[in-house]
Amino acid sequence: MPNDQVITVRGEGQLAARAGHLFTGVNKEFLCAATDMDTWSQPSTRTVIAARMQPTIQQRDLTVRKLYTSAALADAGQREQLLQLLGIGAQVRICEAGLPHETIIIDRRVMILAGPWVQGDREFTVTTSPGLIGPVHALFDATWEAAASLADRLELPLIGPDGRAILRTLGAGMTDEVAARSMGISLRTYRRRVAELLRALDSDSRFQAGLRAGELGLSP
Amino acid sequence: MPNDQVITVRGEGQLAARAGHLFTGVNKEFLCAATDMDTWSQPSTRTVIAARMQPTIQQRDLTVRKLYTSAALADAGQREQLLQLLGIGAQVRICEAGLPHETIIIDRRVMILAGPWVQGDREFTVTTSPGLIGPVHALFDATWEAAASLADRLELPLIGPDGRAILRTLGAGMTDEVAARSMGISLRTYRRRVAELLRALDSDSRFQAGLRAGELGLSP
DNA sequence: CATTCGCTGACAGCAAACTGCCATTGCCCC
DNA sequence: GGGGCAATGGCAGTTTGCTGTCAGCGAATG
Repeated sequence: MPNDQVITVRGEGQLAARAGHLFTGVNKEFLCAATDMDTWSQPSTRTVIAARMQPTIQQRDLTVRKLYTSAALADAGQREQLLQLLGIGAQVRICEAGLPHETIIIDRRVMILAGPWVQGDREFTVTTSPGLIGPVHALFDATWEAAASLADRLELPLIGPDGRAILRTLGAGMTDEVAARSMGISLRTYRRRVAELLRALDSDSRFQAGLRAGELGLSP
Repeated sequence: MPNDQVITVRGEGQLAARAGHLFTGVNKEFLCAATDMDTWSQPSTRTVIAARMQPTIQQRDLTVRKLYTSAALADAGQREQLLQLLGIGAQVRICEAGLPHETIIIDRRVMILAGPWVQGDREFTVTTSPGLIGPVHALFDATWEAAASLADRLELPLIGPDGRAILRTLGAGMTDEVAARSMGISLRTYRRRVAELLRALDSDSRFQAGLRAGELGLSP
């Protein structure tokens, strides 16, 4: 029962020095999970990695899957970066739960786990042990499957706080008349709002709209 | 940069011998992710572990979270075991994606990762490295959040294959008349089916039913 | 064979939802 | 002030959805 290959390095400098070559070796699959895209203290690190990877991702059948939380959508700059990622062929998904620590898996053979920030630096744990990587990869897959694709998430801000109120009344099963009165608007206007909502959700019927709203997690 | 504490053992016997004491030390939190409950080749292992843990879970404020795939619901015997788990205070959730390898995290201090089966035995990777456990714990959390609670999953088998067909037509936004014709049944019968579906989904309106169906993932 | 039961379908009536049209209101800009 | 402009509400008419009732059909049961 040998100690598997697990090394711990402190700071991005050491990571680049001791594991930088692993990024260039990416061959088939590159997985990454993090809260948002603002994870490298030195901007150069990002650009260097991106520059190294870009030729690879386009030539071969490389799969790049990036998983972020909705925090990545809050900032306009990061949205821009996300779209760039999509542009170069990466898959991006957004999950609701938190992903506090950065996790990177390359070709199922190398895994890099980032620890919490300590004095402006992070500790990185790098391993090539299949026994460690397999289960983590499985967990990543499960989270990935449950997460919404970025494209879906970018579509739905069409529904303003006004539409949300309509959604609530509809979700509560109210009659149009009751709902309109509870919102203090006329029946006609309420139905206009509903019609707008249906259009926004690209639906032909109320059931369909409800289904889509439920799928997109617009209920709470 | 020290080698963190990572050991690899082969077979449940060795695991029990070298890491068995860690199970009794569980204090605040016990996480477990696996495809189904049939993960121990020796039935005794399960009962031993359960016996060791049961007193703990009830006395202190111990959190036990078990994450399985829907495979665990297919077998009647496993459903029974799941209900027992609920009975002793464990939280159980079901996720749609696959969770091929068993993953156990205890108190955020010990992590046990199971590898694939090889000749009736598995290789277990046991570690106490925070750098490894933290990120995996985060991934577990994310998967957990996205998964449906077992209680929800046990409720909804009310909808038979017949109801699914109705769901599809409704989800497609068809008019009742079109849907009825496409299914080769009369308008009256179709509406009867819809009414049954609404009752099954405990809904007052079609929108509400759609919303619930969407939330429960009944769309595909 | 007769009866009962469950499911289906047709008809009818009603409630709810959808839409077009127009008058009104409030607001911004010229 | 006057002229758009957008949002709202009222009205009317149509469509769609909902349900009760009853007759027909077939299978199971006696």
